[in-house]
Amino acid sequence: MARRESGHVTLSDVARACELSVSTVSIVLSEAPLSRHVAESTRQRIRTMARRMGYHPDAYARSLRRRRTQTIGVLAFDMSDPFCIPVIRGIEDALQPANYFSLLVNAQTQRKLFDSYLRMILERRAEGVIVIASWVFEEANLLADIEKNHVPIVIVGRDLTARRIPSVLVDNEAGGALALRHLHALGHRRIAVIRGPDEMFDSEPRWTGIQRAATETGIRLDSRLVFQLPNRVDPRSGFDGGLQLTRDMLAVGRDFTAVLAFDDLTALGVVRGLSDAGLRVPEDCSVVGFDDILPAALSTPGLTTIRQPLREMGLLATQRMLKALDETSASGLRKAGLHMLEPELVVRNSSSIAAARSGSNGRGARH
Amino acid sequence: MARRESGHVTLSDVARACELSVSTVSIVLSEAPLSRHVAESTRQRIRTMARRMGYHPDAYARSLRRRRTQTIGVLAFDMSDPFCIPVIRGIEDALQPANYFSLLVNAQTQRKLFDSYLRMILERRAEGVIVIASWVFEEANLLADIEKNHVPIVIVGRDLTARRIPSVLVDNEAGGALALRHLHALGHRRIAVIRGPDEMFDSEPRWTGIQRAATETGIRLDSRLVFQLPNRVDPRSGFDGGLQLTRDMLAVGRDFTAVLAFDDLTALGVVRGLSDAGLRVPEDCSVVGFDDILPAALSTPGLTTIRQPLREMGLLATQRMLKALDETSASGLRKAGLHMLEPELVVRNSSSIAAARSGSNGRGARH
DNA sequence: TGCTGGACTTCAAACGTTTGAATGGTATAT
DNA sequence: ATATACCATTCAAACGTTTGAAGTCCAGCA
Repeated sequence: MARRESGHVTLSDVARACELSVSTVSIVLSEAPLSRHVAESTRQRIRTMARRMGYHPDAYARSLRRRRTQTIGVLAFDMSDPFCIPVIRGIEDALQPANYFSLLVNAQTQRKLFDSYLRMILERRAEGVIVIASWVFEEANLLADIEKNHVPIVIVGRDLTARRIPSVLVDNEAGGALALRHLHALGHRRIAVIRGPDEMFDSEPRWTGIQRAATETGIRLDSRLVFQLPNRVDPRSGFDGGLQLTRDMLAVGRDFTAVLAFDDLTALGVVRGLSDAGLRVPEDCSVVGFDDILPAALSTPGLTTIRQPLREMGLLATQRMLKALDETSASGLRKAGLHMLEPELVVRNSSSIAAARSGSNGRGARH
Repeated sequence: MARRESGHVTLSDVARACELSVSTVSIVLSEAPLSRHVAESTRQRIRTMARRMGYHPDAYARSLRRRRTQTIGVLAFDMSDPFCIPVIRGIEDALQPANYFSLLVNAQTQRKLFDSYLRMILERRAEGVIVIASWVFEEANLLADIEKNHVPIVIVGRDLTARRIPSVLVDNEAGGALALRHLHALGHRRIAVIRGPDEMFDSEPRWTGIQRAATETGIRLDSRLVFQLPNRVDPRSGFDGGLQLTRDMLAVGRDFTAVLAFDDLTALGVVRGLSDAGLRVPEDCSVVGFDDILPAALSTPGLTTIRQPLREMGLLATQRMLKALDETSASGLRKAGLHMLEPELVVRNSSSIAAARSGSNGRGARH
């Protein structure tokens, strides 16, 4: 039953082997200030012995005593979502030089897991928590317990400043506008739009941006060309949604020259739907996505998309976290700022100048 | 400097509030056997008080005392590799019911990080380590320190049974053979093969399987159609490698009707290369990948590939780990078995019957 | 009256560290 | 000779838990 019995080498093991006290060994191995006073020869002896015995300090004992864990909890709402990976990477890259470790957990889109992992993060005494979630989830008791224990929190992918939580996200509205303007500039006028599901935070602002840009460029968005994705369960559902909606559109003979999809996964589904119907992308129909996740760059044609600076978002969130931790020691003050990053249009090959067709949607065989 | 000062609620805080001793509160909240003897009314009182104060037991103190951490270290060689995600998912799914947590870290393909994270895992007293790496890395001192501390280890994606490490991986040789047979069955005879880089463990066995199947089906593998990817640095390099080699092949006018790529990323690069040259997949050239990572299913045409049962591999590795942990308490015995899972051919739309062309590689405009 | 045996609760030691204070030296300054 | 300073090392308490052993209280019984 006992796992660590006679397992790990401890300080006192090393001390006994060196015939010195535990204190001396600790002082030397942890490079405490006092170690200046320890004879160089002794230091050498201790260090080589420790290495030889395979000693590694027990982080549990150490953290207990030091009252520091050097840990930031990172709670991803769904790690299978390609969106997460670069964010996590950014977080790690920022944590590294600050000598912090991430305690990374994956809620797998499950509310229950989300709660239980949050509890776990609290129990492991993470000094702060970064939540990655563009999902609209119920955050009430999430906050309660975290705040009761004075653990600072930052969220990536959602605006929770209304709840006094510092938030880092892309300017979705600007992104939506960017996408529509791009299609407008290519001459597209009949543009189908696939809006995101209700439960995604990004859905609304992107749609707002699209509408704004449409008004500004004088494009009329035909309500028969505006669709909405159902709520998703796994990363694939965006793809399936895009595929299905495209099939539906084509089945009833809707007339459009471009599709503006909620995100890249949806866009890839659209491409598949068009292709299945014998339409070429971008010759017969342009497609634009959003996010710039890995598969967008790997597909053929490469997907034109609105890039979220995901890694930067992770970096930024972490920097804010670390700063908050520093300030905590001085004052408990926390300003729940909103940090919005600019999206960027990435033009690849899924969008091109609108064909000079008018009434037809260009349906037809490929060859 | 001190972070947790006056931060977290402790047992003695709760005890004071309840006007009971720390012991009683501990016994109740941790549901120890002794709690049977505590009056129901007292239990209620303690529990509600704990909840109201937002108490969460300190995992550090608890683990220190219990000498159990309920933690398995999961060391991914490169989490950006889509290969990892399903494996990790499998690990989590298996850990969950056993009431273990994963300590997930990402070496980002860097040797230095790999070592430092391994040390971290050891310091955090993970009861076992699962390494996810199909990379061929130098594992000498990895082993040394881990073994000195009697921490069981399992590796996913590589055969390290020669080092007495239990290994879980797909039968790459069978997979390679499966891929070649598939193309053979479709009538392909001139097949280009892109072998994996030296530093990937899978490269060799897949190539062996391909050769074996070629011999058995009577296909002659033209050495001018066999290429090898350079060593990679990030997940994109597979794609770039496939793209570049395809360009090269086409530039010198090589004659082939199908490409068997090392993995899906490479295959997607090949598709792009063919498409750029005006060749259609699968009409003019079939492409087969390996792994069945997410982007393979999302691209158009859907990629025909050899599926690795990644989630199952994670599950299996974890089950072996948990079993090893149980046995450790009884005997220190460890049998370093090799567990090979069967790959599966997934036919999508990037492969089709070979065109009845002979001397030409079907080069030409698309329309 | 004293004794037994629950029912309920607490004591105190331990887990492996860190660290302020203390120790016993030896050399130099007063 | 005593004080001062410094060097090299150790003591002992603490961090927040858990848990075997040890109370305390009271009812019931001889």
